[in-house]
Amino acid sequence: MRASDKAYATLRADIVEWRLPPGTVLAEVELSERLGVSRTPVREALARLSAEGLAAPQSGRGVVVTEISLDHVRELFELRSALECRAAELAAERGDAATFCALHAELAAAGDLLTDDDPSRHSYYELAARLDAAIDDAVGNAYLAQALKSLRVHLVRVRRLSKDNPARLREAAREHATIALAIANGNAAVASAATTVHLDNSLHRLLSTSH
Amino acid sequence: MRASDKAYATLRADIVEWRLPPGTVLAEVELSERLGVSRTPVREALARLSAEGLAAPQSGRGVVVTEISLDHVRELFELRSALECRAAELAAERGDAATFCALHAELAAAGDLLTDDDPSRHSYYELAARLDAAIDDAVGNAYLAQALKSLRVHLVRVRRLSKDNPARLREAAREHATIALAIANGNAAVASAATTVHLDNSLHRLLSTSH
DNA sequence: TCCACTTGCTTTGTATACACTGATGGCAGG
DNA sequence: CCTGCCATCAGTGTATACAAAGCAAGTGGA
Repeated sequence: MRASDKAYATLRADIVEWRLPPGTVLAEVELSERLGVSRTPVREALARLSAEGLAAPQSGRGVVVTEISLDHVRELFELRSALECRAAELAAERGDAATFCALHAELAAAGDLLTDDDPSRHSYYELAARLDAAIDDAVGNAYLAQALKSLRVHLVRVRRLSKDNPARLREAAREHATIALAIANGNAAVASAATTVHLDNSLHRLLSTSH
Repeated sequence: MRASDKAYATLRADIVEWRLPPGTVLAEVELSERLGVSRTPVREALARLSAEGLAAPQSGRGVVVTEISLDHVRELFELRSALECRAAELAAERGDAATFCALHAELAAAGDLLTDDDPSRHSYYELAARLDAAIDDAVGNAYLAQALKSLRVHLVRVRRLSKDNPARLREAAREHATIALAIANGNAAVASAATTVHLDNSLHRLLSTSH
């Protein structure tokens, strides 16, 4: 792996995991020393982070980690709704019924995943990511997939804003199951509507439990 | 202006204007000589172009200008539809009626702009860009605006695929006027529907007149 | 005491040298 | 004649040195 990739991956993880909180100054020399690479790959990593919107150059002080307020979350979910609703519609029109039937079954049984003591909820988030991937694949649109991918970076970061309790996640799993079923049935209108409902619930969950 | 900005602006313009056609190899040393800067700012410019999707790194050969086929155009318009329909809805809910009334009047009279001999149709495209900017402003969503901005780069590039005759542009202007009116009236459903119609027509225009 | 100028330092922006990787062409062996 | 290996090389990846710009602090004068 290239040094610039390593620097990028490290910094990106540090930002989305809130180890580097918003406002942190990302100085090139300091980072190059801490990461054990020279300034050149660090610069490349910072440029990529700036392009993604995780960091932003500030006059004179170098680049800093971008803020993420509740207003940002609302804006983020507005974009998310536009993209995911359309993606769900297109997946319903083009997707393979068997694939989404299987995902529906898994999601319907996801309550079990959340009873055992997995503090990071890894198994649930992995399943949700599989549904996202299946939708992306069914849609078969590289530009839409790219837009969703760059959006999800920010969503992972937002996730750390709120504490997710098991009851909420079970509710979310049921909503995901509804979406998967609508896609399996080839019903675009329902898929879009279910996505709208899910995102609205998710946003309110987030806003009510964040500090 | 920084050397890297200059290199980026030059290369980006060269790509969207088709002076650098798809498949062109963007070698760092050759570009640094041609643009009169060193390899470092050229690398930065190439990284930005790759992030935008105008170029893509290819194993061994460096980065090349990305292809743009009719299938890509269809995918692009799918994403465009998702973003612009939602943007039109939100603008209808939040926008200032007077602003869009004025734009509607200008667009309704845009037929006159297209009768005089402006071969590049600059005045019309400038007006359409003003409508886009007004919508972005009314929506007030930085993430949605960013997504639309990165989309429009590709759309400008696609525009060169087809030859735009005055009759088509007058038709497009009427469609734009309809959208502006719906937003001015605060009618989100109509704004979204008019956008859908406009984009469908635009896509078919493009596909039928391209070589 | 306050304002302005200067000086020095910190930090980024650019250039260049070197190392390493992947591709390509030729040559030898089968 | 075909195939596989090796050498060469083009080109990127990284490091470091140097230049320029911005900011802050300190000092001098009013």
